[in-house]
Amino acid sequence: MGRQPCCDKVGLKKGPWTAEEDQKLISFILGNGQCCWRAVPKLAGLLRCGKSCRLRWTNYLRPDLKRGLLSDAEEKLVIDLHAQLGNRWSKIASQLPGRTDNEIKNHWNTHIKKKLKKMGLDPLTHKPLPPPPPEHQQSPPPAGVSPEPRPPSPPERTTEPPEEKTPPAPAPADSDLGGDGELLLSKSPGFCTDEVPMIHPDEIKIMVPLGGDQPPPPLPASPCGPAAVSPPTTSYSTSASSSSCLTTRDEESPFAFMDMDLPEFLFQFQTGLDDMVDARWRDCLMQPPPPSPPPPPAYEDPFDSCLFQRNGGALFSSY
DNA sequence: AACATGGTCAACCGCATTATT
DNA sequence: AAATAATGCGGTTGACCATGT
Repeated sequence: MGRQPCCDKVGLKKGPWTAEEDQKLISFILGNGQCCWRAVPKLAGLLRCGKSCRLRWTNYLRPDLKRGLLSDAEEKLVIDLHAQLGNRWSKIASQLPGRTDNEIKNHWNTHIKKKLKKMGLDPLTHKPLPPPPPEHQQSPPPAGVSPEPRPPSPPERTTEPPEEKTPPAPAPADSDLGGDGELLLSKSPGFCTDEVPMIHPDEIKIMVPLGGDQPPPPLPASPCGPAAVSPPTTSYSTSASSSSCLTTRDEESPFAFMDMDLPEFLFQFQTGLDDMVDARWRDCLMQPPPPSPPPPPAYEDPFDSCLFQRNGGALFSSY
């Protein structure tokens, strides 16, 4: 009946990825592009399942990933989109270039949920939370009647209307958003995080600091040389921001939209939003910020500021 | 200084969906 | 049309880290 789990083979490694594994995966994708993930581990010499490789790449190693906390604008966008889409993180992520569904999901669960609750909003429905009922008379709603109309897309996938999976298609994507809440999602140039366009090795080489003349921070040389990787076609500047890194690419780049100004992009979403949520959120943002920890270091460079930190500097040190 | 607690996030799991045979 | 394989997606877990006591 059910098919075998992809990772049940003995000998397959699980858990956190090591810098060496990262490097193997990167080297492989740089050399071969993205192709059938099932075959990647074998071909790349990794004791991982293809799924794990795909996840690692899409959520962490992809060169076009932004890093760091979501900006206020991004956060607001996530909230607005969540009000429209529900827990369809992939769809939401597709509207935030450089962000992954996993990242947004985590951010939602750890930050935004709390913020909404503090604002008196139900993170599920985006409607005002009912006042705390007196404990003694908590009458459950009649069976079959939900107390609050759920947002268009409840988490239950089984109840979801069939959904189109091809955002770029001219067909009215996200047609389930039609009506007043009609968003312009389908007009946005985003792509689902896991629907990463097949990247040709040459394309990646432009973005990844391969064998750069100056790897970001001074770090010990990696035990794995760049031998398996084609020589760089473009030198990499450590001062390049993530966007400028990407702007080295031509207009037809699948990542060209990364240059889009987010506020401008946001403007498209102003209509059809839940006004109340919108206003509340704006109020929240406009209020003098409570004493909060300083923002994290800017992530001008996705490689030096983040990957190096998280991987102890080993990952790209040889590129 | 040592321990406890809570927050964060990378990674896994399992089901759904789509593609292929 | 059915079976199987491959991939996508969202929920959940657990290790790590920061902060508080």
